[in-house]
Formats: sequence, structure tokens, C-alpha cells
Amino acid sequence: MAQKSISDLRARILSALSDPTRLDILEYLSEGERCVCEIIPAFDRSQSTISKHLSILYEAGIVDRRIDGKRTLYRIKNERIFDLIKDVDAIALDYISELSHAGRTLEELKKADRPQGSPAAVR
Amino acid sequence: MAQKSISDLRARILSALSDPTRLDILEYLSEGERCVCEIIPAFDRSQSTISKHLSILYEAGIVDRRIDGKRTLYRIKNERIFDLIKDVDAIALDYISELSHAGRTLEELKKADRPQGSPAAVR
DNA sequence: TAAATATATCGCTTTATGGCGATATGTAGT
DNA sequence: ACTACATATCGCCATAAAGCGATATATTTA
Repeated sequence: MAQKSISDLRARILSALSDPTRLDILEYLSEGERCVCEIIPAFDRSQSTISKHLSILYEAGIVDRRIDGKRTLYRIKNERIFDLIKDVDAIALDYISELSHAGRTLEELKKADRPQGSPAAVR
Repeated sequence: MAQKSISDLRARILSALSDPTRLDILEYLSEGERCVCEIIPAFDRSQSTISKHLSILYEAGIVDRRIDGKRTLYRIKNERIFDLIKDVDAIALDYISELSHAGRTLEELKKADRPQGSPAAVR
């Protein structure tokens, strides 16, 4: 059988994190458990695309899910994912300060980049 | 112009990290600055492939490089990359313990997965 | 049980990625 | 200037990934 190295495992998790939409979904889920029906309208992507992204995050062990009636609820599995993202930002900051990206700071980028609407009640 | 979000920037860095060979290169560089001519023989990949991987790490702002005579020396730019990898491991550990991957632990995987030779002096 | 709702999966297209050998570029030594 | 060495880049191929609409599956409500 194919020997799976720790680097393969790490790369699998990091691949799951290497997409902007999935990173946005994780930030969205940082506010708490949400059903797919709430996540879809918060992003400018088709239902099938969002479902796929959620599956990828699930299979990488980054989020967990449970079924409640006809809904499926997703949640962050390990809060440490946000520490990881902070480390990414620290590296991004090096990058930005170096290139002086039109004077934009990481904070400015953060503000300019929220998903299209906050979690709303779903009846 | 295309608006670059913080998620795009994060994804760019995370994409650079989402390959096992590049992760191995980073571990190799954790021991200190190394020239390409040392890195190549430590990995089972062609010269062009290693050079490409190094460029990807460089362009993502993860490693830095300097030219010394006919050599190019690469080094880790921000040690925080290793904190990031520790966070990945914490998530990987969840994943492993859950699936009980044939009883293998992360530590066992680490031991089984070293590059093929330690940095050696290059004259 | 029929209709509505929620989600996952399939099939497809387009684009990105990793790999390689060959070639180009640049530096050092002869 | 010529040769060897070190590294980057090019062109190509094979595979993976992201996107979508259509369809399948499961659950609730009528």
C-alpha cells in the first residue's frame, strides 16, 4: 500500500485551506454552527459549489457536521484553525510591507472583504 | 483592476504550502540557509522541479534568497511558518485519532518521513 | 403518497498544478 | 573567449481542482 507521509497529510489539510471561498466559509462558521441553507446565500456561488467546498473541509477534518431533520449543520471542529490563519496573516504582512501594495494594509483588506450578509435566522 | 481580498492573499500562501515536497523543503531549510545545489540531491525530483518549488515558496513570501557567486541560497523568511505547521499537525492529529489509522501516530509518521540525507558540506 | 425543501453527487468544461527534459542565463575558472 | 557549473525558465503532458446545471436522495409537510 502507498505509504502516506506526514507531509502528505499536512498537504491535504493545507490544500483544503488553499481556496478563498473555503477560507471565507471558515470565517463565517467562526460565528457558530450554521446549516448549508444559511451558508449558500452568504456566498456568490452555486449550491453545488458550496456543498462541494463543505465536503472538502469536512474530509480534511477541519469542520464537523451533523444532520438535523432536513438540514445539515456544519461547524468548526478545531478552533486552532484560527491560530493557523493568524500565522498565515503574519506571513502575509511580511509580504505586503515588502511590496508596499499601494499602501494597503492587512486591516484594510480585512474590512473590504466581508461575506455578503451576516448569519440570519432561518425558520 | 481585480480587487484582491485578504482571502486571496491567504489562499496564495496556503497554496504554496499545500504540496508535500515544498513542506519537506521547508523542514530541510529549518536547519539553516542552503543552496539549491544542496537541496536538489536531498529530494527525489529533477533540478527544474526543485527550482520551481523554490520559486513558488519565494513568490509566496515564505522563503528568501540571495545570490552568492554562482550559487543561490534559500532560507526561511519568517519562522512563524513552523508555528503554522504545528497548528496543521494539531488538526491532523484530530483526523488521525478519529480514523485510528492502523494505530499510527503523528510521531511515527514523522520518524518515517525524513528527506534522503542531511545537509552536507558543499565545497 | 405527493409536493416541497435541503443537500449531495454526477457529468462536464475550463483552468491550475506538478512533473520532466531541453534550453537559456549567468558566474567562475582556465 | 571557452568550459564547466549553478540555476531559472520554457514547452509539453497528465492529473487535479473549481465552477456550473442537472439529477439523485432524503426528510418534512400537506
